Amino acid sequence: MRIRTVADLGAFIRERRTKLGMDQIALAKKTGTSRKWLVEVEQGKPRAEIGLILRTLKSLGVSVDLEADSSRATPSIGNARTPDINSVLDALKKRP
Amino acid sequence: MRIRTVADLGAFIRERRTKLGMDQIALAKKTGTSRKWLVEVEQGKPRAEIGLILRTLKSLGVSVDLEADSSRATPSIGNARTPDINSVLDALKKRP
DNA sequence: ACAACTTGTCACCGTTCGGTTACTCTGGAT
DNA sequence: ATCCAGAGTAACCGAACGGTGACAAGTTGT
Repeated sequence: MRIRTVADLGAFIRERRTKLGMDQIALAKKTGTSRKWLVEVEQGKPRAEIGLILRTLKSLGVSVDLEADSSRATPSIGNARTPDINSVLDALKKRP
Repeated sequence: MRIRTVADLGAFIRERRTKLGMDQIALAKKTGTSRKWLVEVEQGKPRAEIGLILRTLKSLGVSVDLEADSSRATPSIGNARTPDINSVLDALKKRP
């Protein structure tokens, strides 16, 4: 499922949790958070910590995938024929 | 790219940012955060707010996908022949 | 009717957040 | 040798975090 907002995230977590037959206490305990925190996250809390979110998703057996939109693949002046050379050079410069 | 830890997330954001030819100031301004925050996130800050993370990814033209692992599809006593009936009933119960 | 379970909410508390501003340090370019 | 953009770090601050414990409301099963 594509996640766009924290509300999406909360809804997904809740749906996945109930689908696995867990209550909030079970998931919170398994993840190492509090039930209060889970309640707020499922309601779409925007300021929840990313670390706890990732741990929660792991507890639910959910994997997170990030995909770069192809429409914004090549920045500024770059074109399709030299798409990666600058990136490669940057990477090499960063890790000598 | 599959994200498992906050370090993964930070690395991905940094890579995507440089690939787009943006510096930290540009991305922070576009997202509506501070450069300090971006620095910490790219270093893998576990307590960064999920809301700001999502806004940052949007600024980078990155979409977030969550996928439930099939290995953990059926909870407790459920088997392969009645995989979804309890989930369906739960869903119906929750939204009358 | 009753008890058990689940969820949402509350007040309290120590901790940490994220923004601001300013300083250093490195790498490239002139 | 000099200059400068880019990145990392520091101190300060009000605001919000997340955990705990308790309570109310709704439901499910007996």
